[in-house]
Amino acid sequence: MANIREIAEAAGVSITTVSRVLNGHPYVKAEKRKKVLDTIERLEYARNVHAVHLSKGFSNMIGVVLPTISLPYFSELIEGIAEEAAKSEVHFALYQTNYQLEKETFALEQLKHRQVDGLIFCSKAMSDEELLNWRDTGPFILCQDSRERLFSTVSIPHHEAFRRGLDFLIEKGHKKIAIGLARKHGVNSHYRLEAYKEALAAIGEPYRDEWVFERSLTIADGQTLFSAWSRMDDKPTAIFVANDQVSAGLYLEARKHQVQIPENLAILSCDNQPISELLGISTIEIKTKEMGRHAFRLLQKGIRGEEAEKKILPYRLIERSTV
Amino acid sequence: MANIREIAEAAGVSITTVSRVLNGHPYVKAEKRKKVLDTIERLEYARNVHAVHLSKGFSNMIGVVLPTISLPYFSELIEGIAEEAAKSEVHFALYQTNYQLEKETFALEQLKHRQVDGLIFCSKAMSDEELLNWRDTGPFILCQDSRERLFSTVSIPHHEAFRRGLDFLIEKGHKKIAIGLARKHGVNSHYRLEAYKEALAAIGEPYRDEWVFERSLTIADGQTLFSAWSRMDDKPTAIFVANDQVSAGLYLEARKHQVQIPENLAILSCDNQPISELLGISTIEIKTKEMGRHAFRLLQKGIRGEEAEKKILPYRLIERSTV
DNA sequence: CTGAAAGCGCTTACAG
DNA sequence: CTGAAAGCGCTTACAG
Repeated sequence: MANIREIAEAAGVSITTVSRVLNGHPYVKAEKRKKVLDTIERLEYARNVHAVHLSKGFSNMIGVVLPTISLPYFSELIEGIAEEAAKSEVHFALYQTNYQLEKETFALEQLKHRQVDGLIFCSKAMSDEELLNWRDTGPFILCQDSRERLFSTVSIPHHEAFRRGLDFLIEKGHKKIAIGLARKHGVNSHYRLEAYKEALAAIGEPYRDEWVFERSLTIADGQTLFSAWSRMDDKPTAIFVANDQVSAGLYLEARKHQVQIPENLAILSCDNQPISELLGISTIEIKTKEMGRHAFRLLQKGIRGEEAEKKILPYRLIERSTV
Repeated sequence: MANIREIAEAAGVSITTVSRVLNGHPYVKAEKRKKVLDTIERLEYARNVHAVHLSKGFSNMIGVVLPTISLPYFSELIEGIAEEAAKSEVHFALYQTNYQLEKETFALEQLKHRQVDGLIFCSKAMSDEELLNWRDTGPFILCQDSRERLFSTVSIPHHEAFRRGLDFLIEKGHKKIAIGLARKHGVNSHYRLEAYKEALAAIGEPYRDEWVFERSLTIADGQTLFSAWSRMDDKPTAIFVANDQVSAGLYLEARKHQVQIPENLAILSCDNQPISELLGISTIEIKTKEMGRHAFRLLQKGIRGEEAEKKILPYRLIERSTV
């Protein structure tokens, strides 16, 4: 593989001049520019990016940290990031964590080693406090609703949105409401639980631990949730779950067992993925792809050294036929 | 940020020695090693990967080329690749192409620039002939069943597997069989169409263009497919589609319109994603994650300069209730 | 408009 | 076991 020196020699100019045409700088005589370009073409020269990165001090590559790629919510988020990244010609590496702390630490370490210019946390297990220790390592942003003002974040107002869903169920006459959370200790789950307790208090219902389901993420989790529900003596009349995969599993399993929806059981979820539309499941829409786009832009700002910023995205309740 | 020279000075050794402990080389006196390690810790030193890459000539990063991330088939494939990559401590960048040729070319260009050490094509629009021109650019492998022997590939035997599905429908008494292909000109689609024509010939049925549906990839495509089917005067009694998203859309839409499955319409698909199990859709299982793992290993071999290899994975017909 | 030279931060023969 | 020095392939003040 030819390098810049060989191109310079072959074209009869200096290395500096080659570098200038490579970077589209002005102040190169048209004739020389052409000669360099021709030589590059003829020798099939391709710039070695590692040398460029070392010289420039950055790599135009960011890291995306997420628990798993195979949940529609996350793949949609990535699509948004990818679209925006492509426009700016930046690459991204994926760090799949399964919510393991050491995997998240690994990603931060990569940031420290300058493997990436910045990090987008789609969701994380690490506490805000701990993440704060990494602040000087390099720029990163969260796709979560964090109250820590030093973090740049993009998200919907989780507390408010979840409360909206609960109030909707209450308006429809439900008092016995169960919820399904993605994780026990997640930040979003924390806000959702808060909203849940408030809503119960507002209608004078007691809080019951057994009506809070955890680890509800996948279709299979939705099926499990149905089994749990059907085994209960005192059954909730409505279940509000974290995403459309869970509600799809729950809904289809319920129908399989001749449970009438919404008469015997009302179902509400979040995200508005295609499957919820197909099954007619009521849900709270989140513009996930849009969120990905904003995440990328926010990170770019961080990389440029701008101050932390909180971007709040809208959400919308979509009534279909399961409530 | 400290660099290796500062560490050397602070520890009172040479740069070479620091590099040796960084790379775990033997022949460093324990005492010096400790001193270096302590200094690294104290100064929070992190090696600049760009310098390492430039020096070593590779980056331990591969590129994954795929049309979209948000189809379960592809996200599962990525999970397999990611698992294996993590073990070898290699990173990967995602190149999302939407089957646009220029995006695929872009990925190959990155390979040329040494941005990545190798490329995995999960699916591609580029013809084998054209891709062949890029052979000297660097190592890459395909997750497709290519007859070009110079390419390393990992896949199921598409022709055979699709034929197996068709024969299964025929055994069940179907003669009027339609198929849904992911793309018109894909390699897999090509093999599937071949198998389709053979199967029809075997039972003396004519080939009809209007019974070959294209661009069948998503749940929404499955819904569209149902509309097309229900508008037909002469209806096929069975449809064999490219993946479980399509069959799910088709199946649910059919049920919504009171079409009895499989009495009025039999449905068969490929992949065996969770949704097919949930809905009881008969399908041909592909171990997609396994395929991702093999893909990574095959690429590693290519990077080490080993010869092209074709890895054939097993498939399995899973009978459920839609045929 | 152009080029010689220093610098980015590592690795690795080579000599001891 | 250890270190001085060359080299990886670029970019970018600086001087002209």
